[in-house]
Amino acid sequence: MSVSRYSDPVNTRVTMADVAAAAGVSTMSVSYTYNQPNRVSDATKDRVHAAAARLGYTGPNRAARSLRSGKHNSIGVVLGEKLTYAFEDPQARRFLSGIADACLDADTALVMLPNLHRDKDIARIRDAQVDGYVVWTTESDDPLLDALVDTGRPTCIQGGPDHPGLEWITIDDRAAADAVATVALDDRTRTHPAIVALRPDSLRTSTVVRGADPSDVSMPVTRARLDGYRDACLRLGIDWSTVPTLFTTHNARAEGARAARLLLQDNMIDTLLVMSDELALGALDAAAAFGVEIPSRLAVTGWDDSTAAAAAGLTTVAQSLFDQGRSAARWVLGLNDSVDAAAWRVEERGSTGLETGPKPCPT
Amino acid sequence: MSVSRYSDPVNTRVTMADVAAAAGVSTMSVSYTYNQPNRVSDATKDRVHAAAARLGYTGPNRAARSLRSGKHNSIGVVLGEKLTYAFEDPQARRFLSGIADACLDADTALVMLPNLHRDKDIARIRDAQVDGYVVWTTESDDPLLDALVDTGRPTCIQGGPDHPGLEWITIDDRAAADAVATVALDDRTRTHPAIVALRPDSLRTSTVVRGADPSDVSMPVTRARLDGYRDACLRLGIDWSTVPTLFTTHNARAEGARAARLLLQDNMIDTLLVMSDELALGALDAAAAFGVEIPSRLAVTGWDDSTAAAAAGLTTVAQSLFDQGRSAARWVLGLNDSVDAAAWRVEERGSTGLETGPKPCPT
DNA sequence: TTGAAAGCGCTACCAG
DNA sequence: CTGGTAGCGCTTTCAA
Repeated sequence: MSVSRYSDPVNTRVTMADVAAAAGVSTMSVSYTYNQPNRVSDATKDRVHAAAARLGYTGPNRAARSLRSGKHNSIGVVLGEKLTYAFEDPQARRFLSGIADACLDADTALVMLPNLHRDKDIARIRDAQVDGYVVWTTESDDPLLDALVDTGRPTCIQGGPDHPGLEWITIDDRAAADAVATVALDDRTRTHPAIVALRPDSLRTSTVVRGADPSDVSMPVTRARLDGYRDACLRLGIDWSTVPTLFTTHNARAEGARAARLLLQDNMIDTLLVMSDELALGALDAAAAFGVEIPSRLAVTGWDDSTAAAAAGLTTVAQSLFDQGRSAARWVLGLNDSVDAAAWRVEERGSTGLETGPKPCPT
Repeated sequence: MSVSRYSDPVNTRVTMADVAAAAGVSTMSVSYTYNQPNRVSDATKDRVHAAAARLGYTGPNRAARSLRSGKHNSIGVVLGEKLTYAFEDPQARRFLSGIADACLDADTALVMLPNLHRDKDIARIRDAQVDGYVVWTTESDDPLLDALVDTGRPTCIQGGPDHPGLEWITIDDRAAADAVATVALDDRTRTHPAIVALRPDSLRTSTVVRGADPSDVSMPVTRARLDGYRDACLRLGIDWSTVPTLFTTHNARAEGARAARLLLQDNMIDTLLVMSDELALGALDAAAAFGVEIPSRLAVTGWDDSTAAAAAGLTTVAQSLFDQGRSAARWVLGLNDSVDAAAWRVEERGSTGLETGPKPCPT
């Protein structure tokens, strides 16, 4: 169980020049054999491969190749949190899966780059040996954005913001929020909504605001959804200044339950418009614990269309973050000329219906 | 929304030599300023920093640094599946989180390297610009292992196998399996166990075997757990040759339910020893659907001590994969001299008790 | 504490 | 189709 941490490399370093000498050709022929095989005669290729096999040469050194060519064969994924968070958040995971899928096609490595908004994070991201970046949604005023523009490398941001010089991919969050809220409020059958919002910036305690002003929110995703919920309220004649919005601290089921417990202290509330399925499922948990009937007494909407949401009968906004991740990465890798428009739809289920409630625990 | 894919770098490349010229010092003084600041006088440092700021120099080019020094400031994580799987599997995620945590401490980048067991995967992993590897458990005969030894880079494998020249970290799976099985069989109160095993190698259809021979299984984790379950059976006088083992195709709740449905066709079965919580929760689902009472009619054990397992009252083996990931990565990074021994314990809960069943749906 | 020289291993460029 | 030359940007080595 004990291995020396400083074992010397078993193979002395074999270089292209060594292979060239052994094969009796020039270094360039070896380089071409690996990089532009079409340019090289079969005879030469065979000699090179034979010599390489004999010497244990495993191909061009990547660092040297990167230095000379400026290419890295890898893509950076910037996550606006500790990586531990990225690996736990279901939506981030789907997005990452999509990126990974694109990388597999392109034989590209995937470098994870957390962005905790410290200077050193920006430096590390800027200096990373990658050919481009896919960024998980961040704030409009993130100084990282300018740093990414300066790199001159193709960059695509999921969810925005729409920063000059950078590409982005998102659904029309505002329209989708309006649509799902309209389904829940069901042409004024319900008139007292409350909103459970994703955390803005680095909020560490949850806060409730009535008549929240979306333009105060710097996370573009949260802002657009809030705008959409408000659009629906205004259109349906609901006084926005009375509508409470609770900003959560993180995207987790227990946090959603906590939020719902708080908001449901107001007995008038008949609708919860929730910005993620995780949070919404927590809200359903809390409603069940309080004996609040869904949907007759309370309607709940989520966002993401997770498996659990479908199982729980939760009305939600469906968007494929896998597709968005894949599309963003493929554009960065130059496999697509443009990022595909991201589609969405409202999945209408029991949690906003008038008859059947959601099954509380599917088996 | 349209950005040129080929925007030229805004900043013309600024080199160390440029900064040195502007500061009126040698290139080496610039290099020392960034890499060994203690060696440089404050006056020189100030001049260098001023010149760097003036020219927009952001620090040494990483590719050149890697080529010259042979160091990369990054760590490779080898996952024995498509990355999409790694991001979805709860256990793999916890392990990744631990690695990410160690990387954060060490200011090290994290490179994800899928291993689909094709030649090109081995080549990519071997050639990756990383200083060492953390490997998610793989098969004993994986050719990757020799390739990793050849790199001469520190490598630590979670769950084994124990390959000469490579470090590994794991719990004593065999002892833990023995212990949890002993709890379930409860001194011969129950006498007809069946086993739900993690998939070995690249099995694509689930198969049932009676008296399975652990030494036929190439995944060291699965083998050790099977060994442990058998140890318990032999000690308690249960005829191993009659004990069915079902090898699943993947680690998912629905697959666990499917496995349980199959195994419970034999009415004698009174115990399910399951190698993951995901699968075990599926088994509980199936039992509930059949009206099979837990634990009076059927005992179930899991593995991993997930949150869901605790909520469902599932007896399980607790091990911290986060800690294992962190410990493995810290050793690879040279922050620890040895990998910490990984601890485990049996969490005894209602699913193996004699009185209370698990709560089917916690809120 | 500072500097000059050399070259890490490779590929762009140009020539044949 | 093949090859010579030059040099990517930096750090190691040695010297002062």
